[in-house]
Amino acid sequence: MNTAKPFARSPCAIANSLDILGDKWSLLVVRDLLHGKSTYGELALSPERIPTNILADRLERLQSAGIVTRTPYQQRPVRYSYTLTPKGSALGEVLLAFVRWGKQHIPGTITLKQGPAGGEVAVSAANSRRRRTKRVG
Amino acid sequence: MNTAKPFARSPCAIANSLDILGDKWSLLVVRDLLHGKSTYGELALSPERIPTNILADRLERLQSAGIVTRTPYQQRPVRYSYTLTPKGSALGEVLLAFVRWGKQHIPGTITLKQGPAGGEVAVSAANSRRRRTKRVG
DNA sequence: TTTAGTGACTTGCATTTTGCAAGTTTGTCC
DNA sequence: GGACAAACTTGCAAAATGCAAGTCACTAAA
Repeated sequence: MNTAKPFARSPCAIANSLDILGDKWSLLVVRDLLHGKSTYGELALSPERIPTNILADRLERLQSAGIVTRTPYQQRPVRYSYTLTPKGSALGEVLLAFVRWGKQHIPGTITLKQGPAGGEVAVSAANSRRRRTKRVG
Repeated sequence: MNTAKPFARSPCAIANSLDILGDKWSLLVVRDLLHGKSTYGELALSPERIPTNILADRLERLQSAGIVTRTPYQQRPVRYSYTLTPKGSALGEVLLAFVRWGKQHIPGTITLKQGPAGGEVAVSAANSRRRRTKRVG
C-alpha cells in the first residue's frame, strides 16, 4: 500500500528542482562550494553577503536535500566543513547555464571566481566564445 | 564621479540572474511559454496551479526584465497574448539544465510537455542538439 | 431586458520567508 | 581573567506567498 512519494506541485523535473533551489540564495551557496569554499565563515563572506540566519537555513535545507554534506574538520571547538555531494556538484551544469545566460543578457555581469578568502576576481565577460565547456569553479 | 551601484548584490552573472528568476514560479511561467502557451488563462492552468495574483505579478516582472512581451490579440474586450523575447527564449538552456539535473537526481520526476489546453504529456529526453552538448554525468 | 458566463486580472488577509542586528556558545591565546 | 573568533541563534520588522473572493468588460442565452 505504499503510495508513491507525492510531489509538492507536479512531477515536472523543473518544478521539483525549483522546490529545492528556487530562491535567491541556494544556488549562490552551491556556487561558492564549487569555488572551493567550505566553512560557514567563508560562505558568509561571499560578495552578496548572505545573512547568517539564511545561510544556516540554506545549509540545512541543502543537506536534507542531499546536495551538501557536513563533516567536522576539528574538535574542540567543533568546526564543520561543508562540501557538495555528487548530486550537488552536478548543479555545475545549471550554474553554467545561468552564467551563460546572464553574461549574454544582463549587461555588465561577469563570471566571478573567488578564492576561499572571499577576494573577487573578475573573469572576462566579453569573451563570448563558446567552444569547450567552461568551468564554473 | 559615478558612485551609482549598478547591481543589487554583486556583478556575478548568477546572482543577477537569480535576482530576476530566483523564485519558485518565474521559470515555470517561462517553461509554459516555451511550450506554446500564450494567454493568462492557459498559464493559470499549469499543473502546478500558480495563484493568479502571483501569475499577474510574475508576468509584469518578466516584462520589465525584457523576458516577456504582451500584445493584444483582440479588442473589445482587450485580450493579451504573452510571448517570450529572444532573451526569454534563451532561458531554454537553463530549463534544459534543470530538467537534466532533476530527472537524474530527483526520483520520479519527468519532462512535462503541455499542450495549450493544459494536458500533460511525459516526454523522454532532451532533443536539443544545436551545438556540442555537454554531458550530464 | 435581465441573467449567466468568461477571460483577465485585483483585492483582502493570513501565513511564511527574508533581512538586519544583536546575542550566545564553545573554545583559544595572552 | 579578558580579548578574540567561528559558528550559529534569536528577535523582530518588512516583504513575499497563497488562498479565496471580487471586479470589469464584454458575449450570449432566456
